[in-house]
Amino acid sequence: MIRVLLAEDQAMVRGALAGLLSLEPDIEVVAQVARGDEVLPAAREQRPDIALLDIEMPGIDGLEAAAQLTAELPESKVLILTTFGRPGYLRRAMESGAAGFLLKDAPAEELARAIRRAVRGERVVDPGLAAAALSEGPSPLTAREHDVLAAAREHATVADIAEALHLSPGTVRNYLSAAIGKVGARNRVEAIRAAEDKGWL
Amino acid sequence: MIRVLLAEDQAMVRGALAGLLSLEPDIEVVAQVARGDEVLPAAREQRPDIALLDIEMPGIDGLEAAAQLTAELPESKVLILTTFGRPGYLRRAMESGAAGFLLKDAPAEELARAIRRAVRGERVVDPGLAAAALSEGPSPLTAREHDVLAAAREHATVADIAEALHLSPGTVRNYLSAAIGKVGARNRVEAIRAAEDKGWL
DNA sequence: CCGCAATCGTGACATCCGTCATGGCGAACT
DNA sequence: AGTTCGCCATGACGGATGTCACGATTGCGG
Repeated sequence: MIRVLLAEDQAMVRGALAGLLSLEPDIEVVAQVARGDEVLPAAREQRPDIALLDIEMPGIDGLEAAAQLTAELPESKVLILTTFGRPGYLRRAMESGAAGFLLKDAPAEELARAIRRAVRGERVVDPGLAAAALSEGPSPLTAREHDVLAAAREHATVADIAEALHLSPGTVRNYLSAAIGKVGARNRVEAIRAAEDKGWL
Repeated sequence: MIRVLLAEDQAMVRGALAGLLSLEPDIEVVAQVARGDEVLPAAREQRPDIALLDIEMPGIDGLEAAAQLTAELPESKVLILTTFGRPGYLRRAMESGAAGFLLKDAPAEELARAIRRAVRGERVVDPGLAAAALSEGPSPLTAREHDVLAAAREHATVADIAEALHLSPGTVRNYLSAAIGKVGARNRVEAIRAAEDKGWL
């Protein structure tokens, strides 16, 4: 019997996935959580064979949760299940020690199959995505450039970003300029898009 | 037996929802589609009692599909199922003749209940969302202001927007300025965010 | 110890963006 | 016929943004 921990913030799809899995004779959902920071505590208690993690979640995201899990409970496999097939997500997932990476676009029957393969120790990754992920190196952004670009997502104006990060407006503009140059954009907005796409954010 | 049409672009959650619904003794999923523009053809063929529509779909979105459906097959109810509880979505859904509006954040058991109530002719709406939707009027944007703001989502610079819409850059800036003023933003980005939030986009 | 890169800042410059005034055009309404 | 409104455009202004040069400080590896 394969014991599964399910982490997904939307209750409806979490419930639906749980229902789907419980139809499989060899699979049992032993824990369901809605937030990234609930993954580790639940895993400590239940010791699942595999954790099925969404990426977009409140608290911490699924990739961080995956890193925590593989660090503390290496015997539990991790399967990332996400909406977005961004190459950067895949790269970060693999760096976090995930055993597999599955898109919500994949057919539903794929899920149980992927779980069984991951538990058996195989790696489950879409070949096309893997190629795309390898074709982009790691992020060229420094830590601070990353922070500033990330803050630019939330705050509309330079002054706002500067205040949020306790920096001078001039410094913010410098970092932004550097980031824009590095990702090859003409613009703050373009830079954010591009960086998100490549998983650098 | 309640006959359901299911429209949702992500195969995994579509399959999971179908599985969930097929567990109910009085519910039967008679059609599944992945695109908004497949809704009407499938409905013509199957004449479902109710259509369960996601909003974010390729082709046309779920709200437009709902409008088409209620216009041509008024005996089929429509239940919108979506990730985002934006008041504007709800308002547009109601204007499209939808019988209900359900969030993917709601618990899974809620789904079957909502379907049964909608088929019975009741309206199914979260009270808090309804209040929020009523508190905002319809969009204050003119058709052209709307277009320009929408184009600003995709294109990073004014010149790009102008070219995409075959307008003069100056005109684009005028419309943008008007839109920014009307939604009460300080910024193009803020304006886009705000307009999306209120469902004006 | 030295070089190098990251962090944070200033000042200057060119460009982009948001705002406003203004005008012509057509459609709709009074 | 006159008014109002949306659409499209131009020109001008100030402020925001992106770029560049430059410097001070810190920490790290050779």
